[in-house]
Amino acid sequence: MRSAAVSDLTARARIRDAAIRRFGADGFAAPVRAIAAEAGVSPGLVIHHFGSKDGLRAVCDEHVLRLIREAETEAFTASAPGDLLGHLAELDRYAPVVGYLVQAVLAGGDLAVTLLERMTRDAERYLADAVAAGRIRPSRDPSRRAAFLVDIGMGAVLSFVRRHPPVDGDYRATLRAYASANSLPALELYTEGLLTDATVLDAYLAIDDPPPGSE
Amino acid sequence: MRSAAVSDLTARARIRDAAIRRFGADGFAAPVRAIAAEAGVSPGLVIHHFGSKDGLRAVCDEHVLRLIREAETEAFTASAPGDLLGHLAELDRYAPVVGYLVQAVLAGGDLAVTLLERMTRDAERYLADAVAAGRIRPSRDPSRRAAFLVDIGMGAVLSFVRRHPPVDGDYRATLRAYASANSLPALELYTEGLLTDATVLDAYLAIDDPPPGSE
DNA sequence: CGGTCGACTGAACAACCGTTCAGAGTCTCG
DNA sequence: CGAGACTCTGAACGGTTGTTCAGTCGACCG
Repeated sequence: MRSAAVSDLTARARIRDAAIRRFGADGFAAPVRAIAAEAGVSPGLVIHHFGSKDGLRAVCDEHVLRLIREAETEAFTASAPGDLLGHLAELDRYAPVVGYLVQAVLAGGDLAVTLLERMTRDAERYLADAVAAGRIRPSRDPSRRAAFLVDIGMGAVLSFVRRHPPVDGDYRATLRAYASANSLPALELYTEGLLTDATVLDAYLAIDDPPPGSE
Repeated sequence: MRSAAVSDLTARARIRDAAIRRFGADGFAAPVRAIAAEAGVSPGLVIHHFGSKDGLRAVCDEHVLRLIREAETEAFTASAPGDLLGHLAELDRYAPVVGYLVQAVLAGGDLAVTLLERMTRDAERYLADAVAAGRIRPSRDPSRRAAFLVDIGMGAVLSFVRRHPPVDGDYRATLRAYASANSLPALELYTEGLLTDATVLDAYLAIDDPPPGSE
């Protein structure tokens, strides 16, 4: 009985996956009708299952977050700080997830904050371990450094996506190009720095000396 | 005769400025009616002057680009690469422009590409001068390094804005907080790097040796 | 078999959007 | 003064959106 013309999943799961795909490709302004069409169902059924478009969005957020957690535990290889996206992109299975996350940060909102905070927390732990192991230099403010590295890592992806938009919402080629173009400059910056001397840093430390531990 | 209840500018200019303000605060999905209300005119007049919402958007793009050019020539103090936004934020006059640019990169499109390319070109020239002056280390691929530095500089602002959203579209406080939080980590990274040795970079150079000059 | 419940459809509704348009007001110039 | 060319209004139109709802279908159960 090959009745499953579209997929073997539940209609609910099919709608959820279609929504993640369309949200990731077109942003969260993607119409409910387009999601319904991609899932092969009627617009009414989407509301029937998820209550509203926001409800669908919430379920997608949770599902994506769960997928990330799985991916992290599945392959917890020590990756570079802020390289969560690049890591995910390696597995083609997670391509829609990457698109969804990029759109989430572009759009703002709770998922964006949650995601950035989670990445910062992970980066802080990773950096502390690497500092203890002697692979990474200590920082005068490890917490702020972790947040900064996550911001530039995630932000670089956003800017790169703007320069080289993915075709049809497929982020795999875009992220491969990202890695190809930015690996060398990133490694140069991370190992050699940018400036030839420490005059600017020393000047900053001199004027901003007093308040290092405040919130 | 203090009849100018809203402003002394032309209605056309008032609409343009209101659009830049609302686009910068709410994104380009801001309704024409909201822009018209803020400018103190009717929705029909907006179309009458600019043909369409896209026409208004195009005029705003040009105007913002012209403002940037003015700001550059007005104070062409050698700023850090990719620090165009921070530089603009210093002058409160340019606060709406900063919001508009952030929204432009978030939304994508022609202005985003134009802006990123312009910043990259400026950064490349600035870096070349600084390298010649011995202030900045040379790179194995100066062009890619310039693009990368712009991407992380602009991207860090985007991520930071997502973590600390501006209230009512006023980016001044947000960007001040950005400078306050990220100056130390950025200076650390730029002067000292991140890694303690060059093993990762050397490994990358070893395997990726052949194609350095391809597009 | 009759009945109930959930999945599901698709037409319809209300809200909002960009845009149109007929007309009112105002200014200029012959 | 009067004709024309402006700016400007605000109601209205068509399109798209999220959502509702009456009703169909099929599976399960007593």
